Amino acid sequence: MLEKHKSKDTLGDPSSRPRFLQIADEIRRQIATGTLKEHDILPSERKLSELYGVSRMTGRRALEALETEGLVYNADRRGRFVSPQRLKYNVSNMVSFVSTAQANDVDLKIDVVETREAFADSKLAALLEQPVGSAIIAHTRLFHSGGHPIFLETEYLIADRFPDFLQCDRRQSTTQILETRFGTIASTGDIVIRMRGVKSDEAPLLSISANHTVIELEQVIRDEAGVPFCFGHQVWRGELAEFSAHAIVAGQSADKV
Amino acid sequence: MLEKHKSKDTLGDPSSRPRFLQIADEIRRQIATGTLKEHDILPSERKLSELYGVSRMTGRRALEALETEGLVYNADRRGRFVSPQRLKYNVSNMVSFVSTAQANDVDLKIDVVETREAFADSKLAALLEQPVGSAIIAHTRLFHSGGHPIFLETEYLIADRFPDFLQCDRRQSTTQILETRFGTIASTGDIVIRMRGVKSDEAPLLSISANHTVIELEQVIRDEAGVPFCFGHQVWRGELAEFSAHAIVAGQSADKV
DNA sequence: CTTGTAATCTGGTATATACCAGATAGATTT
DNA sequence: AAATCTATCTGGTATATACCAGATTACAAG
Repeated sequence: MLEKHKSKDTLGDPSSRPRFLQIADEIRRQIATGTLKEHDILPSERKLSELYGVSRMTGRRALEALETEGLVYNADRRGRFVSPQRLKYNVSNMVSFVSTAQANDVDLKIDVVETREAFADSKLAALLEQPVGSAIIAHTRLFHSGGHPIFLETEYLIADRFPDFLQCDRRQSTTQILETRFGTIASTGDIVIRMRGVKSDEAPLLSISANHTVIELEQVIRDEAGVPFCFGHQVWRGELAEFSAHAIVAGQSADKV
Repeated sequence: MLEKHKSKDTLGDPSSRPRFLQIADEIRRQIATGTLKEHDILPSERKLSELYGVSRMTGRRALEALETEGLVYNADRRGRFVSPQRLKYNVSNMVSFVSTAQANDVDLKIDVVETREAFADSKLAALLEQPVGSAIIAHTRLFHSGGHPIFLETEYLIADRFPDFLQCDRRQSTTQILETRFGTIASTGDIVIRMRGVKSDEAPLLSISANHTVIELEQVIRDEAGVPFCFGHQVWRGELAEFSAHAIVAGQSADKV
C-alpha cells in the first residue's frame, strides 16, 4: 500500500514547486487574463480537487495562497471570489472620502448598522479632549460598492456640538453633514494605520470569514482651531484598500505644492 | 468503526467554540500575562497536539490563528515566536525614521543586502521625473532590531545627483547622508501603503515563511523645489508596523499646528 | 406568487498518517 | 578550537476521511 500519491510524477517533477502553488499559479493566470473577472466565483475546494486530481486540502491551500496575496476573498460558506481593484484612499485629503470616491466612478453606498448615545470612557475622552463621562454620539456604518462591503466605520462625536446629528440622513459623508448643518470644517487629522486580524463581530458584516487580516485606520479630526470633534475608526478589507498620504516637513506651507 | 473522535466530549461541549480557538485563547492568555514574552518560542505543533490531546493540524490551526492576529510570527522551520510590540512610524515626519526610532529606545540596525547601478525603466522614470534609461543607483537594506528583521527597503536614487553615494557608509539614515554629503533636504513625500502577500525572495530576509501578509510602503521624496530625488520601497512585517500620519487640508499652513 | 421545506452546495472543524527539507544542537572528528 | 557529521527538532506538503453548519437553490405546497 501507500503507492497512491505517486501521481506527483504526472505533473513533471522538475521545479518541485509545491502542487498547491502550481494550482494557484494556474488560477492566477486565469485572473490575469480575464478568464475570471472581479467578483466571479472560483472553483470550490472540492471542485479543484477533482479538476487537478489532488486532495481537498491541497485545493484549499491553493485558494488560501491566493487569499493571502489579496487576489481572492472568501465569504464564509458561500465560496471564494476574485477580488476587485483596490480602492485608493488619500488620507491627506480630508475633503470627504465619499465624494472623492464617487468622483472616481465608485458607486459607494452607506448603510447605518448601529447608533448609540453613550458617555466618554478615558480613552475617548483623551482623544476628543473632553472630560470623562461627557455625552458622545456614536454610530457604525458599512461602506459598500455594488453590494460588496469595503469597510466598516465607527464614528464618535461630541454630543453637545452636534445636537440633531442623529436625525440627519447618515447615508452620506459625515464631513458633508457637519459642514452644511453645523458649520464645522475638518481641518487637520491624526491618522494611524495598522494591520490586524478581523474580529468575530466584524467578519460577517464585511462578508469575510474569520482568520482574515484587515487594515485598521483610526483618525482624530480637528477643526480650524485645532479642537478635535470626531474620532473615527475604520476596518478595511485589506485586499481592497490602498492608502496614500502627502507628507510635508514641518515649517513649510502646504499650498506651496 | 469511527467512534474515535468522540473525545470532543471531554472538553465540555457548551460553547461549541472550536477546539483550536480554545487552545489559541489559552496561549493568548499566556502572552497577555507575561508567561510568554517577546520573541519567546511557543510550543511546536506536535507539542501542542500532545499537550491538549488533539491532532497536529488542530495545534497548527491554533498557532495560525495567533499569527493572523499578529500576536505570533513564524520563522520558516525554526518555530513560532511571540511578536514584539509594534514599531510606530510617523510617515508625516520626514526627519528620518531611523533617528526617530533611535530616540525611542529602538536599537535599529541596518544591513546592506544588495547594491545595483541600473537604468530607469518607464515606471521609475515617471516617478523620478527623469528620462527613461537615465542612470539610477539602487540598494536594498534590511532594518532590524536585536537581530529581528523589521522591514526591507529598496531605494532608487538619481545617479547624477549623488555621485559618490555608494561609497558612503549606508548603515545609517539615507536622509542623513543626502543632507550632510549632498545638501539635499527631504521636503515633501508622496506615500502609498497597502497590504499584500510576501514574495518568495523577501520571506527569508524577513525571517518569515511564505503565505504571510506584509505591508508595503512606497514613497517618492522631493526636495524643497518639489523635484523628486528618491523612490523608496519598504516591505514591513505587518504585525510589527503601525503607521501614523498628520493630514492637513490644502490651503492651510503646516506650522500653524 | 408567495412561503416553506428539503436537497445540495459551500467552507469549517477535526483526526490520522506519511514523507520531505530546512534548522539546530550535540557528538565526533579533524 | 574548528570543522563535520548526525540525530532530532521544526514546519511544509500531501492524502484520505468524517461530520458539521451556514448558504443557496430548486422544488413543492399553500
